[in-house]
Amino acid sequence: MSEAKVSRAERQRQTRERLIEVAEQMFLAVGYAGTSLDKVAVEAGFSKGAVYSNFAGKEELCLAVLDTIHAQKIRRVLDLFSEDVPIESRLKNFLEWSRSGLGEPQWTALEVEFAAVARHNPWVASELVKRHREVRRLIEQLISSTLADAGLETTIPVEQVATALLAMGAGLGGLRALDPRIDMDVFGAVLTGLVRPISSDEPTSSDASSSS
Amino acid sequence: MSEAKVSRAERQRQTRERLIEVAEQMFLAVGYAGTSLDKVAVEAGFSKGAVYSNFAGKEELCLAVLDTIHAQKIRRVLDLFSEDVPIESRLKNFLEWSRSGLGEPQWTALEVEFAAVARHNPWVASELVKRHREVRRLIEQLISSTLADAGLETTIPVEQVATALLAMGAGLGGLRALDPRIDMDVFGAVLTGLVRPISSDEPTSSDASSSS
DNA sequence: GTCTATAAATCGATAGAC
DNA sequence: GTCTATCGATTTATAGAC
Repeated sequence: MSEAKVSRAERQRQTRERLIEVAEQMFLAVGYAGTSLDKVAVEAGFSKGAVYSNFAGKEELCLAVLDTIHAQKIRRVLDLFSEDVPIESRLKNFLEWSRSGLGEPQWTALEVEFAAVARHNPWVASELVKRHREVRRLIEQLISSTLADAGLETTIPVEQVATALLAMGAGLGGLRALDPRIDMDVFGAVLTGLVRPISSDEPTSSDASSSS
Repeated sequence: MSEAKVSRAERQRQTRERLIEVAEQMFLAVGYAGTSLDKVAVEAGFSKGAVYSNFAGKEELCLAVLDTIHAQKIRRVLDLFSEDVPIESRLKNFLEWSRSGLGEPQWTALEVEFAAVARHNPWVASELVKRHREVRRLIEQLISSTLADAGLETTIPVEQVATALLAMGAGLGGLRALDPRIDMDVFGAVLTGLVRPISSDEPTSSDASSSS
């Protein structure tokens, strides 16, 4: 009985999942404009009608694809900053992962290409903005808490560091999509360069204007 | 006689220039995919045939548009770092300009969208890479020479600073194309955060491994 | 909910007249 | 070199059968 009952809602959930899965591969491989809904449907073993039964259109499908990717990335980042990991290793592991897994060129390229498309659809644009702000806040929290635990501080406000990392991640990925020789270590180098040990002489009340 | 003679090559040069001019407006306004060659031609006062008489196709037209924009940007930057400007003001003026004029969202959005398109055309991709490398080298030279003159140095290799600024400029512009509330001061803040006064005690021969 | 068939529109690119 | 006319190919989206 249980196997027969899942044939109702579960069946469609699988269809939707399969479509997203195939769409993700194609969007990443040939970009947003280069992907047609018909090919996605056929490759997934369905027809175009199935796509329109599960998504309002191409933009909503891509939005769903990006959501699954975002969920994966966020899960990975949260793992890297998990309490199971020694405090000293968290930042190091994250930077190592950022070299390859974070700013995958294909993903970043899709992200920015779709952002360009979304400019003409206010609803999609607002959805993207919502997601970007959430991600930025997450980065912000992870940075500030991790640095504090490690006895470090940023040389500029942490909000700006978060924005900088987000922008640089997108930019580096976009550049590398064209030029494989891009130095991805820049991401970690900049973050490292914006960090310093907490100086205990700064907040000591008296002298505030020492250098320059 | 002089006015009649320019009717040969000069006439076509004006056509080409006018097409680029209109194409630039449209590409920036509605993006690469959203711009049709027919509309460009009509808006410029010609027909589509004129476009194909002057450009090999849509991609070459966009490449020409990007080249004129790049030329403008580079000219502006060189002015900002000109010898006519006091050394202390150069970086400050550049950072002020970077807040608005450097990473215009429309331009950046076009740049990244076209980069996504160029992934499928090896020749266009190589042309873009060529341009990016030139720009990166220019940034690199300007930073290193300007900082040296001002008694400053970067906390990470200047090559990485140049790559970071290029990537962050693209990323920030792309983000702002969607979200106008993006803090563009981040660009200057990061650059400032990666700079420090030249420390005369570092290169003093003896101790090389002090911290961590 | 999925499929088939088709509508409807667009656009890049080309050929030939002038 | 520019214009007119058109090809050809694609794609999004919809309507109706099952």
